[in-house]
Amino acid sequence: MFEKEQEIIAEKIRAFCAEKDIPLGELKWMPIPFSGEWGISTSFFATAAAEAKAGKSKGMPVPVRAQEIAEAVKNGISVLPGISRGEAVKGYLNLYFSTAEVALKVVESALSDGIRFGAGHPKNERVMVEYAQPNTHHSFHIGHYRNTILGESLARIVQFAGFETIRASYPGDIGLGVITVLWAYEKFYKGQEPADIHERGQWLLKIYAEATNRLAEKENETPEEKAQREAYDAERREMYRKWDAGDEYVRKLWLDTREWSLDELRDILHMMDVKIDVWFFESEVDEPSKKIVDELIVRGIASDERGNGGPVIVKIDEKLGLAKEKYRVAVILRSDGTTLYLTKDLALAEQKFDEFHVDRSIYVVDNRQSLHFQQAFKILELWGFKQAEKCYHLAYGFVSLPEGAMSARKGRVALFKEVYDESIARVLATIAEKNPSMPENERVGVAQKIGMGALAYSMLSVDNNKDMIFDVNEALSFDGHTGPYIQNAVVRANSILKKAVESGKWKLESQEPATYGYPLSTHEIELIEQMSRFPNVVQQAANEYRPLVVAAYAYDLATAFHSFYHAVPVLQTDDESVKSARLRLVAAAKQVMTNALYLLGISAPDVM
RNA sequence: GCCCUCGUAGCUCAGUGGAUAGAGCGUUGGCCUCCGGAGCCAAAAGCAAGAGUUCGAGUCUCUUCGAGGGUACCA
Repeated sequence: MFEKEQEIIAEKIRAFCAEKDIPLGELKWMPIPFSGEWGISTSFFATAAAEAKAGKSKGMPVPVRAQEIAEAVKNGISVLPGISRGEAVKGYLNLYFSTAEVALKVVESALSDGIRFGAGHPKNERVMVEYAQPNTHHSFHIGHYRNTILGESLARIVQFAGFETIRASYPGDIGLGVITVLWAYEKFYKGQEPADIHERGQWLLKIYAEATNRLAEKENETPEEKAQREAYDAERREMYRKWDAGDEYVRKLWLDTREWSLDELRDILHMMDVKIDVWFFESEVDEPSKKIVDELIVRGIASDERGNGGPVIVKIDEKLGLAKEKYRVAVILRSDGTTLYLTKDLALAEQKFDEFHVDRSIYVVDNRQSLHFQQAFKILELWGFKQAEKCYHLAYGFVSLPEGAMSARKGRVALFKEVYDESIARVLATIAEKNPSMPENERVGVAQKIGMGALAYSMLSVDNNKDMIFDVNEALSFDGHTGPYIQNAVVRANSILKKAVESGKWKLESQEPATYGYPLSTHEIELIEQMSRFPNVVQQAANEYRPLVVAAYAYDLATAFHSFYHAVPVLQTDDESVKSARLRLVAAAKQVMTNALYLLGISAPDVM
């Protein structure tokens, strides 16, 4: 928030150093730690080291010389805008803000910018974020949830930072897994589907698990069992062939059952407040991707080995002249001429850039597919697709359970809907215990916000590249480093403001900006300091594609608020001008916390 | 074999090359007839090992050890 001031000060320092013939290095600004006060700091170690290298140090140790420079600069620059005093400590130049001025600026801009406080300037760049890619004919589990909340949070952050943002979903609606469900449904369960959207989605998953067991080779199987299994498999492959040939019956069966999965997916996205702009389906890039393969063969980039019963491959390492294996050999068309996941991603990339004119394309996909994307992007590059360098795979660690990896076949899956229902139940129990006066008709709405807040925060407060073990009891904890902790800070702020309004003497909109000339407590300074960080936090998170940065910040901000709340009286203050200033601070803090939570896909209720 | 992640407190995780490595859970102790105790204040406890680069390394490079994932027709 203080870029202008920093730049003016930096300019003064540069002028001073130029005059004194000091080879000033880059000026990096940091907050001052341990001060209890408030300001910015920069060090002169790099400058002192540069002098030493140039032989100008006269044998003086770098830290000592850095301190000498810091003192010289401190004495050499006179009055600075918004700075009350300066000091030179251990090679650092610390500049302390005039608290009244900065407090006013931070609080008033948070109040006047409102839900836009912290937003970045337009970047004139269009970014597509692809996430929410569950396979159809399968139910949405907690791993899909991590993907979706990560992608949604990233999309919100990038958009808020100033990029035009397109949200894309890419469900896997075809492949052997899908056909397996289709086959089993048709053969054993036709017409038996439950009516409820979620029950029906989960029912498809049960069919899938059962079918894969039927088709799996067992130990010590009898000749009859073996024959049965092979007959089943032949039926399944025949169904895949018919799908590929456009058989009307199979296609209709496929579309009907696919719709059941999409019904469930859309409902979950609605629960998460996710609005997808563009839907891509694997089945729709199937044909276009075959054309790309043809072109790659013609251009000599791919080798067609179908003549010898082999597939179409790209020897990526060989094409790049790499001695060590890195990108390896990629199969881009099966020997029977059908496409693979990789094939379809080539066509999808082309579509994203050519049809939607995006400048950058981010793929939120788990890290087990890192090689897949390295191969896809390299093949695009070999093909001459310039935007290949604008494709970025945002890998995240996969989610497993305390009992081990999730497995539909073993029936070991944490379904999103079940976790969601459990979260509602737990919040309702907590409300009954802690806030029994809450009217019954408000409880479910509040429980949804708190339950989802806990779940979202538990996912986003772990860095995306880390694998994660999903423990329901930890994810649905409401104490400590959690979403509800932050939501509770908003609720407390809201409670103060509501009481102020109810007193009839105060109204946010009709108040003049307050003055902060009274001695601010360290809690107020810390809170305002945290609020002022928000715009930079947004930019950092967007640049690094890391919602975690916002998640960590939101917690720090809430902690500052809770401490303030506990230690500093607001409504109990006798001095009317101090009370007014603190009420505006509370309103501003509530706004910043709300904005930060929004970027995490979390909304805060007024009461909880 | 090769490639990619990762290793920080008993557990789960933060930590722009910069000053005294921070949280939560758990453990222990405190919180006044005071705006909501889903809270606040405090205590104990830690960078896998070794070299290197640097004025300065949890952070960058290399080696070793350990964990997970990937590695030609699944997605």
